[in-house]
Amino acid sequence: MATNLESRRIMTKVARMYHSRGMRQTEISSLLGISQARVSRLLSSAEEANIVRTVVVIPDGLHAELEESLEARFGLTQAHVVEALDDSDESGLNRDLGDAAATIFAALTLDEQTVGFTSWSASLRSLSATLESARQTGRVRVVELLGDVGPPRMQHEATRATQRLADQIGATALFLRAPGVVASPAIRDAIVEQDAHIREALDALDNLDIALVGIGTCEIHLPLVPGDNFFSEEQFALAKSLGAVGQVNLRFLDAEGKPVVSELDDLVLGVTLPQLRAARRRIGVAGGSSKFEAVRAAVRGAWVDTLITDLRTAERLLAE
Amino acid sequence: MATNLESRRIMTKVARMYHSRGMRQTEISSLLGISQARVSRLLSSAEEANIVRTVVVIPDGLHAELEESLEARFGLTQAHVVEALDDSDESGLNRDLGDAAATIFAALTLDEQTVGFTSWSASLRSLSATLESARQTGRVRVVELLGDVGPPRMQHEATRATQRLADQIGATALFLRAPGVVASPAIRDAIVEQDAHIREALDALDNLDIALVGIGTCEIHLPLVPGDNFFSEEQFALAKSLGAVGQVNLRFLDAEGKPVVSELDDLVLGVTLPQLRAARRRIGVAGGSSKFEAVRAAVRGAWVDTLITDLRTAERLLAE
DNA sequence: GCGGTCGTAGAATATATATACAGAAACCCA
DNA sequence: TGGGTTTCTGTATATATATTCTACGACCGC
Repeated sequence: MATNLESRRIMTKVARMYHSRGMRQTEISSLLGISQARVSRLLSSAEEANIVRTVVVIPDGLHAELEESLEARFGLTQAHVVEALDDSDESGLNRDLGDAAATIFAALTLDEQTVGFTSWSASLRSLSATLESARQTGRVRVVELLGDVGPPRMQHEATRATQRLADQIGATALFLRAPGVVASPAIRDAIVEQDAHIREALDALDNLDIALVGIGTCEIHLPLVPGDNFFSEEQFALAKSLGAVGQVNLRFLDAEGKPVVSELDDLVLGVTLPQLRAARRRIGVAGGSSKFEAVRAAVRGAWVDTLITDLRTAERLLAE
Repeated sequence: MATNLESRRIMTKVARMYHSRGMRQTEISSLLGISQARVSRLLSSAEEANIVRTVVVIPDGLHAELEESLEARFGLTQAHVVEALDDSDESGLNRDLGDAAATIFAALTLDEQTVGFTSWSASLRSLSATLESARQTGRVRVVELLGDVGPPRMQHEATRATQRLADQIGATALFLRAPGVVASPAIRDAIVEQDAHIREALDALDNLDIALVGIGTCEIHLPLVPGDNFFSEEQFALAKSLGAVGQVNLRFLDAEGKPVVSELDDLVLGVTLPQLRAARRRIGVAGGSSKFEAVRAAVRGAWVDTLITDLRTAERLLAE
């Protein structure tokens, strides 16, 4: 369907008759002198064109007790427990978490702030896809918290997600279009020296107001490939041998949530743990059984003050 | 459907599966082990419970040329032209206008302000019914711009509309629960003297930031009855004999939009024209052929700086 | 100007959803 | 405890909606 003015007009008209007035398609078709099939198609187009928006508002407090317990136990500002629609489906879970995170993020007042965004995180990309903000904000900057990881396809998705988030909240995007993991500190320095945009982004990390952080395991899972702008098997093994059970934006944490310091830190182009800690709000969005230990480390170390996770992970976190 | 926690949980779950994931009802029913009929019913309940919200966003600029012409011709800050779904239906038009006004109103930043609200206006009541604000605002007050008009039923509706608007934007409501039109200035003074709430509301009218004003004809139309907290036939005739073609919150205007001053002014409990003029934003929501002259008077006199009206009225306003 | 291709329309129909109905469970009050 | 009442459920089916299919007109390239 072309999206010119006239077709938008008729789509809107039909959509209002159908959704706002509650008329049946046959009524509309006879009133407008078109076929019912056309009305049906116009309605699909209107959804396509985002003229009709259907949102499912997840009522607060469906899991209020769990959330309060999490907040109390780990000193969180806010905990949100999301019910996964399908426990076996990892990507579905990420969407569910991202949707919930979008609602929570949209409720934050943004004004002259710097928002850190982990664009490689699946659930956070889902956040940016879901977010629908009608309101313009003040001078806000969105800065990527970590360079690229994985294949070129993921770089594109990351860029799009960041841009989209920035667009939605009327912010400026600061990209970190560089490898997230490099082979040596020297390469890292060379990259930083060469590119002013990257320096700008890295500078912005010193003054984060809100951070949307990614939480991950110490494993390599598809579509990530060892060494593809990413740590190798050996490097992960090294981190684990030092006690790491998870990582926050590729900064390793042990079971207690304490930083696992190593030479690996110098290979990462992204936010450091002290920079992260300085952010006023640190929002972690992660769930699923594989990430359990990592999530636990992140909350134990207070690397996030807002956690959005799934029911099962929430229960496991409290089960001890 | 009871709205306890468990039923809300299942409603939300099904609604997410259906609307966010795009699953069919039969899929969901087999997955959850319930009948398709139940899924259908749960989805209805979810809409009922406002867990599923469907909004039709009217794209900007469908009538951009008209709107720009209106703005230029009458010196308006903003003009919005709404396409009526059914030209013959007055109440439908009011809903259409109210919906549009809700969108526009929601886009305004509210912060420590006083919002004047004309609670007897059908289109503005429709605004308050439509408005869905997720965001909490600062210390905002909503004050009624006019006392009651018409029968007790309308008073209830007016109160509800005002309360609802206040709730939606997290504001305090100042009610003007007194007759909008009294028989004599003495009665008016007596009422004001007696009731502190009314004095508080009237005081607030001196400092309006945003006014949602009602525009009306010089006729009596149902459900209004002459003299029922309202002007009589004779009083309207008097106003008309002095040149009035319409009124803004029961303050009469002539064809040029100039105030028609008379003894009638002292019988009205509500915002005065000077008070109205002092408001930073004055939003008028009115349309339909019967109100044409009144709308024209209001824009000519610049009693509104934002006009939301229907296509036909817009064309007529520009036709001269 | 003549096929070819594309996009769009409506009629017919397949599919999906809502509802009427009837049975079962829960509830209430005597 | 037992009938009356209400509420909930699933089955069967009516109704509403989406899609298939075919036809028609617009827009090419030759």
